[in-house]
This record gives sequence, C-alpha cells and structure tokens, in this order.
Amino acid sequence: MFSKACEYGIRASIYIGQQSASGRRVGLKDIAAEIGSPEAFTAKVLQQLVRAQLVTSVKGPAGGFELTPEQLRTVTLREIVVAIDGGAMLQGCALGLPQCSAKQPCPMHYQFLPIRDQLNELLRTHTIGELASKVHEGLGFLKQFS
Amino acid sequence: MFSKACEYGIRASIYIGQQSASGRRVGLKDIAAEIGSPEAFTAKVLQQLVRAQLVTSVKGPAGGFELTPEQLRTVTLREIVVAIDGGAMLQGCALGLPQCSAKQPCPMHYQFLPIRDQLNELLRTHTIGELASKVHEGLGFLKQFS
DNA sequence: TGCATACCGGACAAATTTGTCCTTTAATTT
DNA sequence: AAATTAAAGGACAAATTTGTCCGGTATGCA
Ligand code: FES
Ligand code: FES
Repeated sequence: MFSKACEYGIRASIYIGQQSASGRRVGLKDIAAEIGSPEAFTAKVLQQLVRAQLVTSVKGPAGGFELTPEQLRTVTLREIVVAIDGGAMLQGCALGLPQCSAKQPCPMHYQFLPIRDQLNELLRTHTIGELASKVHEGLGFLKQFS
Repeated sequence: MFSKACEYGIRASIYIGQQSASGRRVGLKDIAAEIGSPEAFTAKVLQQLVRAQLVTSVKGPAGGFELTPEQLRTVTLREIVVAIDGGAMLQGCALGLPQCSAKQPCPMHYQFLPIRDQLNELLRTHTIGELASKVHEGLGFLKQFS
C-alpha cells in the first residue's frame, strides 16, 4: 500500500503529534524507539516532512520535532502521503496504465474507482491531531509489543 | 498499489483470456505488444502464473499461452495478485505494523478495514474471463493509444 | 532424424527503495 | 567564546524490484 518511508513518516508524525499535544518536544532517538523504526532512515523521512512544512524541527539542546497547534489541527494523512509517496497511488490506474481515465479505462476502472475514492476520502478527512489523540487514549498503537 | 510484476500479470492474463475465449492461443511477443510491457520481464511473470496453474502454456510451434475454459471461469484477480505479490496488501496493516489485528490496532485500523475489505471483495469476485469479455466488448483497455 | 518454434530457467544488470555513517550547521548552556 | 546538543545533509551500502540475455528443453513438422 504505502512505502516503508511513508509508513514511518505517518507513524512518526502521529507520535510527534501526540507528544506535542502534551507540550513535549521529541528527539529522533525517542521517535524511532517509540514507533519501532530505523533511526537514520526515519531522520531522512522527517527531513522531507519538515521541508514540506508538515512537521516543525528545532535544532540544538532541548531541540527536536514538534507539531504546532496549527499543524496538529490542519495537517492531514493525505498531505503526509503525498509529500513522501507522491500522488500515484491516489490517482493512478490499478493496472498500471499510464493514465487513469474514463476515456480508455482499464477493465477494473469502474469497480476500482469507488474504492480509491474512499481511500482518498479517508486520508483527506483525518488529521494527525485526531489520530494522535486516539493513540493518547490507548485506542491505537504505533508499535506492537509481544 | 500493486507491483509492476503484478500489473503486467493481470493485464497479460486478461489478454490471454480474451484470446482464449475466441479459441486463439497467444505467444509472448504478441502479449507484450498488446499490453505494452517488457517482453522478457513479462515472461518471468507468466512463468509464475503457469507454475501456480492460473495460466496454461504450451511449448513448441503453434504453442503459447492460453486459459482453459475452467481457468477462464474460475481464476479470479485475487489468485493472480496472491501468486505474484503475496497476501501482504490484502491482509497487512496500513501503517506497516507487523500484525493487523484488533488486539493492538494502529490508529487507522477501523477506518482502513472496510476499504481493504472492499478491495478484497473486488478481487475475489471478478474472474479473468469476466474482465476479458469486457475488453472484448471494447469496454476496457489493456494499453492506451494516443 | 533433423529442424524450427516457443516456453523454461538461470545468471546477470540496472534502477529504485531502504538503510547507515559521518560531517556540517544551528541553537543552547556554561 | 567554548562546549554541548540535536537536526540537516551528503556520501555510501545493502536489499529489493525491475528488466535483459542466453542456453536448455519440449513440441510439432517435414
Ligand atoms: S484506468 Fe485503470 S483504474 Fe482507472
Ligand atoms: S492494525 Fe493497522 S490496519 Fe489493522
């Protein structure tokens, strides 16, 4: 579905959001440990999100990553996905035709479209802040314990 | 969504199915040309499908690939996808957690599940023969012309 | 039997994704 | 100012996916 980079990016954003909602700024090491991701690779992904202004970073001692109240309220899953994976999965043809269009649709087109639309809707309507509070209430996990 | 290999595999199967329905057996070169895929790579993918007994191949002159009437009737998109990409996309967690389960669900789990279920249903309920006839009637394309 | 055809299979190569390491840059504290 | 902290950035390495090439094998035909 999503690339590893994107999965890490989403999980990281949600964790950062959860901590930001409690007024805590978090460092890379902490993030990687909490979401169970490779540290250096997660750093690269976070750089992308910072450049896209979906996450805020602060250098130096007591620095780290955070979501501003505005980011917490407005940044959606869709923006994260687009920033990392691009729009291919959100607009592309299920069978890989160069264009998904009703002009020359693939044989799955009309069956596939509603599903893809629902996925788009799901990503568009869920903010990081919303998912973060779910995690905060123990209704969702970013890492599994055995 | 699906890997390139899987996309080629589905498109190839549908084209083979369409021709088989008209009693024609088709060669690799023909297939690759008709679905717009790299020939040698498509060969690899078809080998997988033949091994999985989702497509039938015949060697020698006038040989090629075909779908038996039974294959045309019973092979579903889902079987093709599973044979090539495995079950990860059909059962895995949207955020990449090692297990998708209500025990320790990711924060997208309950929103994502119905969409994934619909995708599963879509793949499970569409046979290659069905899609092939759609192409045959000009209602679907396996390659785009400009 | 010999030959031509077309899939099979293995090895190899290119491209992309995933992941690591190390130096530089910016900010805070002493 | 100097030292410390933590993200930024570049180079590099490993793994996976995508794609190519070629000799082997089975089949049909003359
Ligand atoms: S053309 Fe294939 S999904 Fe739209
Ligand atoms: S746990 Fe993430 S989708 Fe089910």
